[in-house]
Amino acid sequence: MFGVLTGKELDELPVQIDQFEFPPNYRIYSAGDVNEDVYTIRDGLVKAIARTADGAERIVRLYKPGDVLGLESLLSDGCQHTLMTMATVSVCRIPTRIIKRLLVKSPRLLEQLMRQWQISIERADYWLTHLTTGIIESRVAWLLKMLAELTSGEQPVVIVLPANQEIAAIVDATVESVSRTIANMKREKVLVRVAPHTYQCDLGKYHFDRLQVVD
Amino acid sequence: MFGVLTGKELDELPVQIDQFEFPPNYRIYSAGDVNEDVYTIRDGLVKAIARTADGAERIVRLYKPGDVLGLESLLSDGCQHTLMTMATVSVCRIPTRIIKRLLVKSPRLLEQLMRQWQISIERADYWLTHLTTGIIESRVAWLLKMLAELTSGEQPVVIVLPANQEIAAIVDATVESVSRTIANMKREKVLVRVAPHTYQCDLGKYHFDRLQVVD
DNA sequence: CGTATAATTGACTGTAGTCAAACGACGTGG
DNA sequence: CCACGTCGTTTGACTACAGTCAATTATACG
Repeated sequence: MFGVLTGKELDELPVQIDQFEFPPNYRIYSAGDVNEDVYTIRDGLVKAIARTADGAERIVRLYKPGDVLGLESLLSDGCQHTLMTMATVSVCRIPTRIIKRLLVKSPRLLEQLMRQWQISIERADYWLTHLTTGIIESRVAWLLKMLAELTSGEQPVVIVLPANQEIAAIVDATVESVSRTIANMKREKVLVRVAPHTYQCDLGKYHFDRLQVVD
Repeated sequence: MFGVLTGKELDELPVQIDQFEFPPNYRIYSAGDVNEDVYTIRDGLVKAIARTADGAERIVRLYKPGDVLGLESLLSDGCQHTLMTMATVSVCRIPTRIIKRLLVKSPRLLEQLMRQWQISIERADYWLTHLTTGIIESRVAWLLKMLAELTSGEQPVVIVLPANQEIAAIVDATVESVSRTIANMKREKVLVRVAPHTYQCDLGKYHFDRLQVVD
């Protein structure tokens, strides 16, 4: 994200940024917390958790390398949802006040930041139209596709499969339904285990590029 | 939104802004269009439409008075979804280039804009956790609650009921299921017709404030 | 007042939720 | 190294909510 800054703007950055790792299943912050930092993800996945009216947990967004966490702290409101790592996550931390200061000086950083917000929105729409619509098998397939896209095009595609409970919280289903779906995919060799939690994934049988009706 | 500008900043605004109305069911712009303007809604509702993989239409967001439309044009990307009015909608139009120019001068406008983006994200999460989860009756009830909140607290609450097809596109259900639900609510006097498309709405029997389990 | 469009209702089907039990993987401590 | 316990996964039987298809009735608008 800070690639867009000029040399002079970068001068004051290095001392302020530190880089470190969160352990797996670490709660970065909880809904309601006031957060003082912004993070950019270098490696790993982070899930954003919200609660439904009946108290169930629902995963509403996934952040991946390159994404920015905690932008809402620029508005000094409380955080909207809980952020939790899904594996070991390597991040850069930048204090909010640094961003605020740089923001008025660098229009390019501003654009970059607006773009991040925009990405969040687009991803929310994607989530809504692909991961909460249709039969469960198709929702799970879309999720697998999302996970597969993180592997930057290597063949064969190998993904780290989240726990059934997490998948269920993403596609809005019960653990049992997810289990049946995933078990089926294993039988059909869509998923082939290569290591604990790690599967080779061949989504060939799913046709994501189905014809889109246009007006 | 422009209430935050100082007098000097406002000076160049008036000649650039014009105010007018869109007719009901008017397509403000379509997915893929490049849009040159930003709109603030003064009155009426605007729906954002996306398409699912099987070509069905899905309403992914509602914009209400005070909201800003077309912020993605600040990034000069194509628009993500189709925007369509739900009734007569009164708007202010501001050319994107004016916003861009003002943005570097007014930190308060910047904050206002970031807040708008943040609001969109929060609303996406709300949509996900309330309008796509649980049985259809509860989703519809949440939608009615949303619509009721637009009426700024007058009692009794009177809302303009969207067509079943629109409700279906919001809560991810079929027209028939929505019809059954709405028909039931009419029988139970949750909805009482007072004019065409207009109903008095008493959501007393629904308990939105159900206990939220906290960690 | 008549017609097009939307809403309602019925009968049937199918997907996924619920409840319950068995199985498996993994880590701990003996 | 093995036994045990915990947790996650799988599977079965049953139920219920919502989808599908089709016919009928109501509503809005010219």
